[in-house]
Amino acid sequence: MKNKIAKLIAKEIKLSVVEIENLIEIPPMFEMGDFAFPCFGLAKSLKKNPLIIAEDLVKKIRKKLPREISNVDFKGAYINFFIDKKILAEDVLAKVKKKNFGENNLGKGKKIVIEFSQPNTHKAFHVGHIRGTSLGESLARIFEIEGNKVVRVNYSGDTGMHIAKWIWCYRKYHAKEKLKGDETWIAGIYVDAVKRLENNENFQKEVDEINRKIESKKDKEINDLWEKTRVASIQSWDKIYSELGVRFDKHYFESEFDNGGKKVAEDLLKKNIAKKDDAIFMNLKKYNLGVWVLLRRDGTVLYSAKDIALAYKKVKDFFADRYLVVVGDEQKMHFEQLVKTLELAKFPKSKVCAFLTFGMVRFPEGKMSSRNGQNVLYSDFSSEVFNVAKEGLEARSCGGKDIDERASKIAIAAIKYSMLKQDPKRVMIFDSKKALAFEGDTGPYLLYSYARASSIVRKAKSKKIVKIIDLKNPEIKLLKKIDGFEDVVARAYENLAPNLIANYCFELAQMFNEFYHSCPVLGSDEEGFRLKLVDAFRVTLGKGLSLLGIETIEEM
RNA sequence: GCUCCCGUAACUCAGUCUGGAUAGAGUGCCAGCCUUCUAAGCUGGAAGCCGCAGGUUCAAAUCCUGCCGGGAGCGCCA
Repeated sequence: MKNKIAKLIAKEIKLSVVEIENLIEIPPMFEMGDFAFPCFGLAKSLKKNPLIIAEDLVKKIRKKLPREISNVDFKGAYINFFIDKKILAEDVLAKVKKKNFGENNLGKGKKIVIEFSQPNTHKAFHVGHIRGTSLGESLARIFEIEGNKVVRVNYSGDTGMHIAKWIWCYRKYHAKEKLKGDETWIAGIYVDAVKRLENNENFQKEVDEINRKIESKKDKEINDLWEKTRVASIQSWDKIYSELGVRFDKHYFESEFDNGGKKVAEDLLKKNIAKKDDAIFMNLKKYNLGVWVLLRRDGTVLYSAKDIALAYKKVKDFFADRYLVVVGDEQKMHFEQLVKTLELAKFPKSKVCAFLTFGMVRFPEGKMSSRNGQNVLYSDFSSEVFNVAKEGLEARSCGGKDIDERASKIAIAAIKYSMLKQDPKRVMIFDSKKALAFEGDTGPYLLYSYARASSIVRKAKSKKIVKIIDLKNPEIKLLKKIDGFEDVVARAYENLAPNLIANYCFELAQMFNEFYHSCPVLGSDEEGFRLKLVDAFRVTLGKGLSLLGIETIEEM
């Protein structure tokens, strides 16, 4: 539509169709029209008042209107175009019906490896992980709808000091407790370890001893305990990922990269890319990236070197066109150092390795911390949200056999939507009270809107003739919003921004609810058309939500 | 000290990439709407030096510079 308007204008002025298309905007008020072209920019070259230019152009254009455009007018220096709403309605309904609705094929034939979530064993899976996981999964789905072949990859720290602390504390104070694949329990031991270590320096020596034993793998009992607790941690994630609707094609662990990381570091040193004083490091000061240490002075390997090894491994396992890592903001510099090092090492895929950082999740009062247990664990949070959802259903007498299943989907929608609606790079304030509210700009509101639409479609008895008599404003607004779906998907794809889709879904649902209140469907003269419109809304919202990794329900 | 991110209504955020018409939502607050398709809904209202100061421009929340405030990071944690 925009293109047609641009062509129309191009006949009258010197700008190209593409230039005009970029200038065309959507008027702020409904009554002003559907598209607008500002004439300010023409004032200089034409040496005329832009208001006069607008008036003149309208006179010329008015004579040549194509059938899609019902009227053209000017207001100030703006030329406003009114499109034919019946044609718009027909176009939108036809478009939504197509299987490939929403797809722009921007990633056709390309393969992309996306790494996200990255919880550590022996530690909490907290709301920060929920943000990263929701974000990664949503991006993966956006890549998929645009035609990419997507490989989802996870990477977990299963070695290092935090694990030594955990094992130390377990053996010393919790040995009688049975090992459990329970996130809350596992995180609790770690918090206890930190607390006990705070007041006693001798304890740290015991921990160091255990750390050496873990690394050397010579102590059978420690090995055994490490292996078992590691597995327990990993198992605790199965439940989380299945609830969140995420599955990974490959899960890498840090312990796999001890040797590879060492080798990579030594190799870089041999090639004179890395340097050595007491440690082996990359000097990246030239690039304003400081110094990046790869191996400690005692020769043990750091996560920097392991990340390089991981990059090679990913390419070996999955030869792709693009590699993306989704990580917390605090690791930004680390990944800049990684990408620069890969480039200097002539890593073949360095140019297509990128990372996306997301902001921390904080309490209104300040920072969260896994060390002292001042954070919100996934399992605690999700069961709390689940209970609120279930109570809500019961209060509205929406009981029934599958109440738990519906409550669970509502809870997940609430959690994921709240994580995705905000710009990823911004710090997120996590207010537990607000997280449990289901009204307004929330996941449950979206599911509710969807369920309402489904209910209408379900209740429709016989097929009525689709006849567009006269379109009311709420109908037009809804149609235009649906019409904009694929543009939003494209923008979300290009900017790695699921929040754009989340915001779109909310606005879409708002428009549907306005329509719902002012335009009766069943039994009305326009039943045929309105049913189609309701269904088009359902399809669009359903697709949008699925791009966010949110499942819909047919009934609340 | 240096680098990066943020600062928009009481609170949480859109809008900033790509400058345009009267700066928008949600929550909370006030006033209405359930004998009609699900009230987790809808309608209306109050509420803004868009952090501050300059600059560019016909036009700045949006671009540039400086400052202030908050957050994150900056050599052997991940």
